[in-house]
Amino acid sequence: MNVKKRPLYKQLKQKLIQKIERGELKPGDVLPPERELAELFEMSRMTVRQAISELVNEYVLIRRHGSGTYVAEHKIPQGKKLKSFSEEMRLRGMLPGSKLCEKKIVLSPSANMAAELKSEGKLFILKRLRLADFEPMAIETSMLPINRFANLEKRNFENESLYEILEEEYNVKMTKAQQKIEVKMPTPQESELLDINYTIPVFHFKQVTFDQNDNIFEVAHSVYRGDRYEIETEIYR
Amino acid sequence: MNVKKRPLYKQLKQKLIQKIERGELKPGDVLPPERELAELFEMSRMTVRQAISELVNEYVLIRRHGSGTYVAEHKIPQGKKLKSFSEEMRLRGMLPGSKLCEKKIVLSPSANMAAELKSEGKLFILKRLRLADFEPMAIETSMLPINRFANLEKRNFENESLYEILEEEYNVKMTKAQQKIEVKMPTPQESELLDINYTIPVFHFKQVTFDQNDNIFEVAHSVYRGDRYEIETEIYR
DNA sequence: AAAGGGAATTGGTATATATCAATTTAAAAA
DNA sequence: TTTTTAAATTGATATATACCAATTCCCTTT
Repeated sequence: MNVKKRPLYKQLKQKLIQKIERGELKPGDVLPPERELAELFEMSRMTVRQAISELVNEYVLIRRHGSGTYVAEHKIPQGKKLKSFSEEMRLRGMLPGSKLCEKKIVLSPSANMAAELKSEGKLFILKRLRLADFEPMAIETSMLPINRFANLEKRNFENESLYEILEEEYNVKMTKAQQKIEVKMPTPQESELLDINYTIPVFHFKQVTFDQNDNIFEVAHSVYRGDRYEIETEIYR
Repeated sequence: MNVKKRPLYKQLKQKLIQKIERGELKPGDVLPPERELAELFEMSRMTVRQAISELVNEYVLIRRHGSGTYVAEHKIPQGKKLKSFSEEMRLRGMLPGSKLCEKKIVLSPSANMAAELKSEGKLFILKRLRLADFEPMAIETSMLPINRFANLEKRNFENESLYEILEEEYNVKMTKAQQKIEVKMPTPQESELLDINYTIPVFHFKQVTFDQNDNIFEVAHSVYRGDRYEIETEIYR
C-alpha cells in the first residue's frame, strides 16, 4: 500500500526543484509544456499548473504566454543582507573606524526601552561615532541586556567589532533585523558630532536585532549623515 | 454586445479590494465562503479561488482551512518586496490616491536620461502627486520609453494604476527594481506640492525598474514626505 | 532572400464536479 | 454545567474539459 499524504502538486514542485538543483535544468532552460508534464507525471494539467504557479510565485520559474515556462535566471539574490557597519563600509571601498562616545550601564531602563528589548533588568549602552575614511559617517547607539552579556562593559570597543565579540565570547550570532528608517534634521549635538551643518538632513535607523534563536539581543539607533550616505537596494516582485 | 476583455477573476479581485478600501470589509473580517461568492458573482468556485489566491499572495487576504478567508491585518512587514505606491499604502492601512501634475513627451531626452533607461528616442514622462488618505505623501516622476508603450500618453492616470496599465495593455510586468535612497531638503516647489514646511526633510528614491525579460522599462524619481513616511524592512544574515 | 500569413504550439481563463481535511457548530453524553 | 461526539461548514486537492490569446514556426508569396 502506497502511503501518500503529500499533495500531488507539491510532489511535482519538489521534483522540479530537484532537477534545477541537480543542474538537469539550468537557468534559461525551457520546461516541457504543461500538457506534456501532465502526461509524464500522470496528473491533470490543472495540477501541473498549480505546481508551476507556486514556483513562479517563488521566482524559480517564469511563464511566457505562447512561448513556454522557463527556469528563472537570478537565483536567490535578495539585494540586501544584514551587515555590520564595518562590513558595509568595506564593501563601499572605505576604511571603517570607530570612536567611543559613551559606555554605560543603565540600572533602571525606561519601560519603553525594556519593551523594545523584551527584557527586564540592567541595560548596557554603547554609543560610538562611526568613521569612514577617517571622517564621521554615523552615530551608533546600541542597547543590550547586560544579563546575557556579563562583563561586556569591560571591553574598550575602540578597535573591536561589537558583533564579533558577541559571536566569539557569548556565542550570539545576528541572523535577522527589523529596521525602521526615517529622515530627520540633526540635533545640535548630532550635527556637531557628525561635523555637518545643521541644515543637512540625516537618516535615522532604528534596528531590532535577533539572534540564532530568534530572540532579540540588541536595539540600536543610528544617525547617518545625509550628505555622505545613501541606501542602495534591489527588490523583487 | 458586452465588451469584456478583463478576466473574470481580476474583476472579482478588484471588487474585493474596493470593498476593503471602502471599509465594507475591515481587517479581521471574514469573507463569505467561496461557494457563496461563486453564486453571488455568478462564476465558478474555481474562478473565485483564483482571485482569492492572488490576494492571499499579495498579503491582502488570509485563508484558514476549515474556518474561512479573512482580511489581513496590515502589519506592514514585507519591506523587501517590490510594490506599487497603491499596494504599499493599502498595506499600511491607508487609502491611496493620485493627482496628475504633468504628462508629456520629451522628444530629445538628455544623454543622461537615455543612458539610465538604456533606450534612445522619445520619452514619456508622468509626474503625479501621490496621496494617502487624501493627504500628499509623495511626488512620483516616471520616465518610460514611448516606443515600447504607444498611446500611453492618452490615458488620464487619475484613477488608473500605471503598473496595471502596463501589465494589461502592454504585457509588461515589473519583476525587479534597483533603488538608491537619499535624504534631502525639499525644493520650494516640492515643499509646496507636498504641503510641508521647508524645514521638513524628504526621502529621495531613484528607481530603475525591470520587466519579466530583465529589460529596463522605467526610471522613476520619487520624493517622499519625511514627516509621514518611514521605511520598514527586514534583513537577514 | 525577405516578407507575409496562417496553422500549430503553449500558456491563460473558465466551468463543472468530486472528494479530502481542518475547523467550527451543535447535539449528545457525562 | 462540562465534556465528548457527530455533523455541518469551509478551504484544499484533483480531474476532465473547453475555448481564448500570445507566440512560434513554417509554408507561401513576393
